[in-house]
Amino acid sequence: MDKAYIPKNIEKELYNFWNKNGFFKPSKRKYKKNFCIVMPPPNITGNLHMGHAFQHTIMDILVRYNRMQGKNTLWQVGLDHAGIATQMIVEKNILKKKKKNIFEYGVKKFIHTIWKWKKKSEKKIYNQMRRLGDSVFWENKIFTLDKNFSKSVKKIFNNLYKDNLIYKRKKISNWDIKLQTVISDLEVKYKDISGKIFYIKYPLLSYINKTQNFCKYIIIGTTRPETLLGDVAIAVNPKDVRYKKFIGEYVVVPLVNRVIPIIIDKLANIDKGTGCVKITPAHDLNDYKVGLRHKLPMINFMKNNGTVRNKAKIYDFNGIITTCYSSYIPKELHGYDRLIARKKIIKKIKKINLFHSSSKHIIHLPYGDRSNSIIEPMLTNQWYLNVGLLSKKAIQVVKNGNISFIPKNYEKMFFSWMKNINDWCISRQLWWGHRIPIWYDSIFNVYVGSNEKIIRKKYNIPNKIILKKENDVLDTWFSSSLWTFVSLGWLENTKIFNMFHPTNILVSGFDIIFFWISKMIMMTLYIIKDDNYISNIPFKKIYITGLIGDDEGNKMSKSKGNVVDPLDLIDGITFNDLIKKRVKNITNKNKIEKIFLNTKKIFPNGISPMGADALRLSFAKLSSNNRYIHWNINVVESCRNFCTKLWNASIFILMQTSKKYYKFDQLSLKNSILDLWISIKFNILVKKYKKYLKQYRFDLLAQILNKFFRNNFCDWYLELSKSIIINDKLKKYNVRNTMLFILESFLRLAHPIIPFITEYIWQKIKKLMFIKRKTIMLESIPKTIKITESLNSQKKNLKNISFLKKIIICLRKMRLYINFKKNFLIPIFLKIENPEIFLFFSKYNFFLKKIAYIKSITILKTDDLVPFSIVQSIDQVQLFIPVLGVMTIKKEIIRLKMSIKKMILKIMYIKKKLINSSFMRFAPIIVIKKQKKQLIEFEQELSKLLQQLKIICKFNVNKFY
RNA sequence: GGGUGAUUAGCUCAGUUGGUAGAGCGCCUCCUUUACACGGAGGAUGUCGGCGGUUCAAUUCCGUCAUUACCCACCA
Repeated sequence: MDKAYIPKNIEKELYNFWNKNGFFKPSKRKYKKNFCIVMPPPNITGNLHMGHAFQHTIMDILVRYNRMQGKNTLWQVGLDHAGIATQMIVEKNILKKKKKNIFEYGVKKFIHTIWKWKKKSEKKIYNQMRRLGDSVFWENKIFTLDKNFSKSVKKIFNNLYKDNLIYKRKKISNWDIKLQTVISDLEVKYKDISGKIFYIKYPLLSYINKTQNFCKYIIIGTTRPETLLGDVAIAVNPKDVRYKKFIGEYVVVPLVNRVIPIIIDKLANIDKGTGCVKITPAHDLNDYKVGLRHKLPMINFMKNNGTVRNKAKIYDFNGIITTCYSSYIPKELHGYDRLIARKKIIKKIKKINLFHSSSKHIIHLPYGDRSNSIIEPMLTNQWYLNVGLLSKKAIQVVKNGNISFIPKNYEKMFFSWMKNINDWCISRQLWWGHRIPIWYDSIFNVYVGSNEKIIRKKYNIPNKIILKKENDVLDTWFSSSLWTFVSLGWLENTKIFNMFHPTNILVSGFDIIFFWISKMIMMTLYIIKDDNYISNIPFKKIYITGLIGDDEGNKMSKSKGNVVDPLDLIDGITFNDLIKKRVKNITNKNKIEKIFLNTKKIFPNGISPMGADALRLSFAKLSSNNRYIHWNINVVESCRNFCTKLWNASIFILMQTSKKYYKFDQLSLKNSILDLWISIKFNILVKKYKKYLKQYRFDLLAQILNKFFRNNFCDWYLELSKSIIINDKLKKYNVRNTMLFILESFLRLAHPIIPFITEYIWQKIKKLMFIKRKTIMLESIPKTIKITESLNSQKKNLKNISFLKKIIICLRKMRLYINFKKNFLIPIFLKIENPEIFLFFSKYNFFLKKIAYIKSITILKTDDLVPFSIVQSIDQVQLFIPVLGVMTIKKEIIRLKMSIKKMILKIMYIKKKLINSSFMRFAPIIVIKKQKKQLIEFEQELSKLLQQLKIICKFNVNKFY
């Protein structure tokens, strides 16, 4: 092994070794148990970010663990075409490079360019996965627009259509003007913007008729005056006394002179605006509902690009064109963007004296999540999936516990959302995606099928009738919702599908529970039935991870310039390169300055290479139940340090065990006090390891592995074993056996989290242990070590070693107090009350001599005179170290007094309890016993402390004062 | 407005079937002893968000308030 741990030198090679040997492949043989995870397919829009790396780590830990448990294991990998996101990013690219928008560029060319983009992205993303160590089944990788995937999508669309679950309807929906597509509610994000509210006078019709003089109005507040072009009613609250008298009357809409009724509806809020609200069903989500309630017509005045039409389109409440109103729109508004039209309208209204006032107002504006443009609710014809029944079934399987969330509290979120779910709008006006498998003839009859040929045959349509394919594509989440079964080969009914579906666990962020997880559950329940026609679930468990933010808790985003690329953590990056990456595409100078300062603060010297193992270990450590994870480089550093420690300890063990005269022999694993101790500790580790894995507590898992290896194995076992190797020639074989054995077992325990370094070291030591198998990946998770000693003697062993540790720690402490140099050998004197401990000392004093640099140990009788010393007592032993010098003594007196004070407080606390009659009456006997025992211990301790103080003070007084 | 979580050491977070609390990082002191300074040894640090209730006992259970984060709804 190289002297220094440099992850770069080992990781890539090991990954190739695993992959080439097919270790990631599931077997086609029948196994007792199967284990499968389907990876949430990353979008092809860009690289994997920290969140991906985090989730992949969790998945790989589970996959590797289960593989090592001897299960037939599959981690399914693939990519998502990500409709809107990809189309946007490529569109932007084309605009930048070719100065053309996509309409100028052309559909065919555009699609071709996206495929090229996909190829590039795929390469990058898959490379990242390899660097992270993802043990995925590469041969089965799949893309959501692959031919087979498309076939499945079409087939499922057909089934849903046949079952009357899919319908097309004109409804109001969120329209993205920039992308010119409908988007779902979930893709709309709200922002608070300071804007204006305008108050406009709507003349009352009855008054006009009477006096020909506009002097009575109803005043309406609106932030979107242009929508008056689509007004069909004014609503007031039934409880609002101010407007009671006007109910049933009519007003005239300014500019278009449309006569519309005043109606009552609970939507009108007495406290908001003027209390009456204009109703524009074609351009407002709430008004749409009011329109349906009151069977009002819908007037659409806006084109899909957000400009004002020349003539309004008028529909009845069912969406059927009517002529109940004039389609007149003032000429001077034609063709203008709705925001410009707004200004023009205000101007004109002022002119005709119908303007009342305006005021500043904070508006909660809807924006497209992707395009970042203001969303206009619009009447459009879209395809919907009826999810009424599907959602109920999905709620059932979670309620039954067939699917469970980890952590559990996400179930509440899931239920409340699923209960209020609307029908799913599955069509999008995009080019990149699955075309909806629908054909129309010239009179808009609808035909469903997977291609035109089949449809003509099926419906017996002659060739002279022209069929036109639906232009819309399906929402990305439609194909994603089929991911678990289609990716496994549902269409072809493959062996793999039959073996591994339903999958075991889905690992995902909470941000896509509604987008994706809920839909997967619904679709799978609908499509997949077992032999008894019982619906199948897509996965048994859902592990929800937190989202990774920067160390202040902000989301990592390119525009904030706080992104950390997982590959940069693995390979390292200089400060300058990091800055370059972070300010790329950012033009605002202040922002650049800010990013620079922030980066300087957190990564003053860039990032040094950490390696994939350290990164993975850090993710495991951070994976608590928290929703937001404050990610910090320090954690990765401490994890890298752990890997280095593992590396160095292995070098030491290799040094010890690759000697010519030594041969590993597992049978001679005889338990000396030390070997027995580490075996017991190891067994505790294994038990906890399994427990935490069962609970999906990877943070605790990482913690106990670290604790065992550092605090037990390195700090005590290896250190103490040195004295055996030096001193006891008979036992050194056993010690070498044990250290090798424990190391090898530990490597297997740690492998799922830190696969590279464990494999590397394992390859080095396997020869020494005569292991012929190829890889640690396919070894088994270690079981507890069989210990022949009785439980009692195990307990005793733990006690003895902990006693030994106490003495050593105490000696070290005293040494520091006295300011002895570390390697200055000191004589110590002991007074021992307990004969058992006396025995212990005579047996194991060589440990002390080596590790605590003791020159000699003299055991005194109770009455023997003691040289001038500072004293410590541990259990039933008094420990004396002879000293000279005033300062030490003074220091020691202060320390002792402090300890005495603390001890007295502790004793008081317990005594108070024991005096309390209620406590004695009601507390369980065990608790009382425990407290009593503790009191005795504390009191003993106190008396010893007092005695020490006495001795020291005496010494102090006699000698110097 | 409806909902869900969080509040524990300077920071990031664990924990307790109720019996005065832990880790990592940071900080202080000492040590370059042949596995390891990406190390070792030792140390300091907390009215466990406030108030009230249940209980012999509350950081833990219940109520309430405060702060904070997020989810859903919301363009008068």
